[in-house]
This record gives sequence, structure tokens and C-alpha cells, in this order.
Amino acid sequence: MNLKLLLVDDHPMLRQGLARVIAQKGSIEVVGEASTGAEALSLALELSPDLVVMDLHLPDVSGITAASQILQARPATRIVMFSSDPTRARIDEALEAGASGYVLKTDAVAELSDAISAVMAGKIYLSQAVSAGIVEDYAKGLRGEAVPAQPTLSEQERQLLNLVAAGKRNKEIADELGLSIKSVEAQRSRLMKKVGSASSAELVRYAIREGIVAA
Amino acid sequence: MNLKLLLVDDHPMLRQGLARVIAQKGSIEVVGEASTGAEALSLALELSPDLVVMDLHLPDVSGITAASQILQARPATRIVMFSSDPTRARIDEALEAGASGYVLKTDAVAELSDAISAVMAGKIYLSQAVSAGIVEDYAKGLRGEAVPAQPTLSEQERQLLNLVAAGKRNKEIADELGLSIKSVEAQRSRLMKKVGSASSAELVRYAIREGIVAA
DNA sequence: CAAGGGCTCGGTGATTCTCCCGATGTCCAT
DNA sequence: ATGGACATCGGGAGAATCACCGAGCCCTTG
Repeated sequence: MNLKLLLVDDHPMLRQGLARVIAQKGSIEVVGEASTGAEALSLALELSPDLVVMDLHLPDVSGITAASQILQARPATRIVMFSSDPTRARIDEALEAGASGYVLKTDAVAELSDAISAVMAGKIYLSQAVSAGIVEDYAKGLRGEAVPAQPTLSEQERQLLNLVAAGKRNKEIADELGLSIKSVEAQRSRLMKKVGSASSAELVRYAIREGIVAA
Repeated sequence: MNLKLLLVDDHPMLRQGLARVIAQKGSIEVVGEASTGAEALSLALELSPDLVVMDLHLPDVSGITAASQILQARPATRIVMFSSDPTRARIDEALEAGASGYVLKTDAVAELSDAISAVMAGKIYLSQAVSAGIVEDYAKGLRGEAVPAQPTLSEQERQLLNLVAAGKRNKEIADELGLSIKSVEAQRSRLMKKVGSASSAELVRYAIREGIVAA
């Protein structure tokens, strides 16, 4: 039986190349390619692929939200995330959204093959580089101390970060959030401590790094 | 005669895919693949490729400097830059470094083929999306007015931007640059007007967009 | 229940930003 | 040489930020 695969990435170069690599190993058929989240969703509905290989970085929405949308409509679909970002936060998000695999673009192609096999067998697959980090943290956690930081931001903190990175002043943020300036200041300083930045400039850079706002 | 091509990109996924796509159109042979600038240089020396397709973003050094190094050692080599960054600044840098082509990862694969043909014929090739922007600016220039902004930053301004984006305070910047706070303030406000940002947060984002500092 | 943690404020004071003004000095073009 | 553009300062006023402090409030955990 042939596996139907939908390939989502905003780089045609990578898409076409990968499609060839995947196709030539037989048993898998690339039935569609998409370059945006919206396109991915509509193609997923139209083609009912068994598997979606999805880039995290898309021009319109994040691959994460695209994945949730697809899973909502077609819960049986397996999704392998495909990203150049090895950040813990990203990986967590992907898994929460229901992805079954996470492979890095810096991994060898073989990782993607392995991921596809494993995921279609119903397993969760994280590429070596990814799982290494997680296992390490886990071991550290068992060993007692100091899993340094996986600063999970609350919805409110993300919101704040968004506004700060947009260059708004505390007063404006306070109005927009219906809080007092004092609360904004407090949140802001807590946030800075949390992500380990000493200035708002670093806060902005953090927000961009984490993909909370665009550069 | 077979064209010898060296493919440089830090993503094996893309590399292997592209290699297949390129190889199958005959007359071009992918003689090597590199994932870092250092690797690219040593392979270029070893293999003497006619053409190098080089990603701009590499783990060690920028693809720009890697290109300069290769061209210094093997001036006859043609280099096509391969990037996801359509920024004018990047393109200018690439051309100054001696690249003969600039193709975006968001372009179709056909662009890369065209680029290879054109470049090997001794021409400069910029992909549609890239040249469109440049030609547009040029036409606007001829038409008289309003090339909206190619904010060429002076060395000092880049320096300032660097320090601002690093989160330094005006006082610290003044010390570091041997100026008075007042001059820093003035420069800063001029800079903000120049790049059209209303807040220092936007300034930071600008610096990151333009690649002046890392995120 | 009590204790603690997180979030929302308010106050205070020091520091910093931002923007106004004007005084120089340099360099370039008229 | 004279005017203009621009960079380097300084003064000063007003706003914003930052760092502490403390006081409630809600919620979870023991």
C-alpha cells in the first residue's frame, strides 16, 4: 500500500529536492506540496494524506497552528515537524499540537526516513539531536537539580512580550491590557528575570529568537 | 564537458535533495557537498569546482566570507549565492564579495538552473524576485524622486546600532565610543529617523532584520 | 486552616530617555 | 569668503523606566 504524503515548506528548492528523495524510496507517494499554512490545510482536506511533513516556519501561520488545524479536521493524519530550530520550546509546542515527529533540517535525510517509518508505525519520533537534549534534561531532573531553564511563557507573558517588542510604552501596554502601569512594570521585570535578559533590547531579541514576534 | 559543482549548505536535507535535482539534468556533476564555510573552502581547493552554490547562512562563517576566501584562492570559480534573505543589504554584500548569482530559497528550482546556465556563460544572474526590487529602485531613481530608502548606514551608525541592540545604555555607549552622552543621543535619534523606527525596540528589530546583530 | 506562590497594585527615589533649545567646529559647495 | 549641512556637545524640562518596598487577592498544596 502506498503512503500518501503531503509536503509543506515555503522553500520550493527544498520541497522539490525532498520530494525526489522521498519518492525514490518507493512505498511513499508525494501527493501534494504546499508552501503556506492555508494551502497545507486545504490540500490536507482535499487529499487526505496519511502523513504530513511540515516546516515550522511558514509565511502565513506557524506550522504549529497549521498542524493543529489539520489534526482537528483529520485526526488520523500523522504529522512530522520539520524545522531548523532545535529549541525546547518549539519542540514542546509541536508535540502539544499533536505532531508525531520532530526532525531538524540539519539532520541527515536518513532521519526523515526513520521518522516516517516510526510515525507510521504509530510511534513518536524525535531525531537524535532533538531527543538527546530532552533525555539529558530528563536525566538532570532525575539527578535532582538544575534543569537550567525551559522558560515556558504564559499567554499573558507572550502578549506582553509582543507589545514590548512592538515598541509600545508601558502606559500603552497597560491601557491595552486593562492593567495598571505598575502591573506591567512588575510583569516586565519578572519576564526579564525569567528569560535572563538585562535590558529591553535583549527582551526584544529573545522575542524574535523565540518566534513570538517577527523581526 | 561536465560542469563540476560544489554544493554548500548546512542542511543535509536540502543539500541531498538539490544534489539529486541538479544531477539529473545532466551536464552538471555534483562533485562535493559542504556544510560549513571551512569545509567549503578546503573542498573548493581540493576539487577545483567550476561552480559553487553557497548558502548564505552557515554555522561557522557567513557564506559571504566563505565566498571571498574561495575566490581569492580560485578566482575563476563562479559562485551562486543561495539564501532565504531577500534583503538589499545581503544582496549587495554578496555581489561585492564577488558572487555571480543570487537565488532565493523561495524561488522555484528552475531559477537555480537558469542561474547556473547564466553564470557559467559569464553573466551575473539575480533571481526574478531579487532583481525586481533592484530594477524598481533603479527606475524610481531615473524617474527623479523618492527611492524611499536604501538607508546606507555609516560605520559609526552600524556600531551604534550594534551597541543599542546589545542593550547598552547611552552612557555606556558614549564611554565605549569616546563621545559624550549628548552625541550618542543625537546619533540615536538621527538613526531612528533614518531607518524609520519610532522606538528603540523597532531599532533592535531593524538591526536584526539587516543582519547587523544576531537575534 | 495555614502557608506559600503568583499577580495586581501603590509609593518612592534614582536613573535614564526624549526632546526642546543653542553654541561651537568642520567640511563642502556656491 | 559665505552659507548650509552635519556632527559634537551642553543645559534643562518632562516623561518613562527601574529597583525596592509593602499590601492585598486568589489559588494551590500541605
